[in-house]
Amino acid sequence: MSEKTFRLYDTMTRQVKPLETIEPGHLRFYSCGPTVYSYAHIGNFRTFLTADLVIRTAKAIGMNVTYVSNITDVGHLTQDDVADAGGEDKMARALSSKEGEQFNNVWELAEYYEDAFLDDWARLNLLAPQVRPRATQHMREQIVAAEQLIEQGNAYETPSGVYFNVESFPTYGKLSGNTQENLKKGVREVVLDENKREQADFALWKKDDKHLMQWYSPFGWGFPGWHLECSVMARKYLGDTLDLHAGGEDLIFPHHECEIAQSEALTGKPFSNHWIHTRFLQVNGEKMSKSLGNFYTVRFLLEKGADPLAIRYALISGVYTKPLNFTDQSLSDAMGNLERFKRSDAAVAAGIEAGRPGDDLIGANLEELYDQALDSMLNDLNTSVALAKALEGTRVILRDAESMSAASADSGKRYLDRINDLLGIVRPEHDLDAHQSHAPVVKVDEARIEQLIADRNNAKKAKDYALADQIRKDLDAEGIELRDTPEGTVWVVKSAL
RNA sequence: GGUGCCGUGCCCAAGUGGCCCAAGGGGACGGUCUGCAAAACCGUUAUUCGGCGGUUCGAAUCCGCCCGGCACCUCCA
Repeated sequence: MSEKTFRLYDTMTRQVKPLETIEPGHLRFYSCGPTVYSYAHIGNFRTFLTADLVIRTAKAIGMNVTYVSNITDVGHLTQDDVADAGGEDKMARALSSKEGEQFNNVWELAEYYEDAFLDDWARLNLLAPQVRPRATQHMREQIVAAEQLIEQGNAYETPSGVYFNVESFPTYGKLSGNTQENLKKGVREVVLDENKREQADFALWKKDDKHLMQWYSPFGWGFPGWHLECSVMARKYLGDTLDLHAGGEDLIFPHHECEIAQSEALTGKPFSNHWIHTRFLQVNGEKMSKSLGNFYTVRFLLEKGADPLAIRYALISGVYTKPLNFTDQSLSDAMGNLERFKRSDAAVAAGIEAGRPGDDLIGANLEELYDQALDSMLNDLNTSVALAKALEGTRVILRDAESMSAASADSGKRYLDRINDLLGIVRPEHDLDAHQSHAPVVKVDEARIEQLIADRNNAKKAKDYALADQIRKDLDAEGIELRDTPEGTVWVVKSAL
């Protein structure tokens, strides 16, 4: 454990403060995962990337991290309360949608989107959590929690379900800066449920014997409320009090507020000592939504030819505490920067291979840049500065690339290894079974291109530059770019972005 | 109505009281290299931080008001 301090903004106290752990050097961390009713979009991943960077930074200063991130596969309602009998949760609604027709049942749908999610997760170099619990696999714990809350007088049963009584938890609203008074005033004119004592009361269990996913409980057939799963699973795997809890900004209220109420009512202890929330990602300056047609998924961008690490780079290029605007331009900027890391990586590999004698000319400089990058991350995850420092390191390496000594190359490799551990932007870290569903859309005939390159080189030898340039121009129009290098002419597929 | 957030160069985006006449990336322009390009490398590109007041020896940074944008208030990462 080093003497470095990891400072993060805390939503509860509204200030940047050191991240303290109950057990010295061991971070217990819970991050709310996705509801697997559809493909996750890049905004979801921005939030998961924040959690990922917390872990990488904590590890970089020698902390152990126990990281739990759930999969919500039941109970996430499209509306908290519904008057009509057709009230569905997100999973059920997805099944009855057009995309849902391909699935035999809601369980298959959940499994499909969970697999897709985990695939995207790995492509974006997100670290795997120690535990990835599912709501459907913690039914007993949720039912027990609901029963206990009733016994303690924090919850009550009605004909439609079991509800948490927010009046029994006076500090309800403290995370979002609300008071119960204000919340009462702010409640929208939604359908009123006569059975609830307060409209702000939220469901722990919904009774519904028609629901596609239902379990038997002391309250009859039904399913758990969305907020309960996180309380139960966080406690099971991390204990009564977490060191850190993370999620997207929309979860501050009501989700995390409700988690706090349930958990603290159950244990009598603080639920989490530190809360972080990632601001929303905008796309082309607008909120991402299906109706605006800017609902970007990882696989959509991959099909357009984006490198998954460039998506990662673009998503972490702004600090998590501010909204970030994701644009085609920011993605292509990221692709260019990613290239620099890849070239640096290739350069140091070549330098080590070549084994040139000489002093290490870059090690000290790189060491300093790494320290600056790490310090930036420790300062409330300042990814913008950390990436700037990391990039400066590639300049140091590439400047020296031509005649790099083996000693310099060793330093370069060490630098890139550490930068990759910290930011995950140099190399893919997961072995992916390469089912090539994400191949770029540009189809290429390699033999033909090689032939055209040969023709062009002959034209160049004959000093027929008009023909040579025409060949290059024609290929460029097809999306193939030629580059003359000391090792000969190479071609690359230009990005469709 | 309640609760929060943001406004920095042509674009993206750090910086939140002196180290800032403001990182980094893109773009543009100039240079090296090249048959010419591309790529790469080198350099230039904000006396200024939405507006107006105020606090201070000192403000992009703190306070007030105004203008503009966004989020949450029981669907959302």
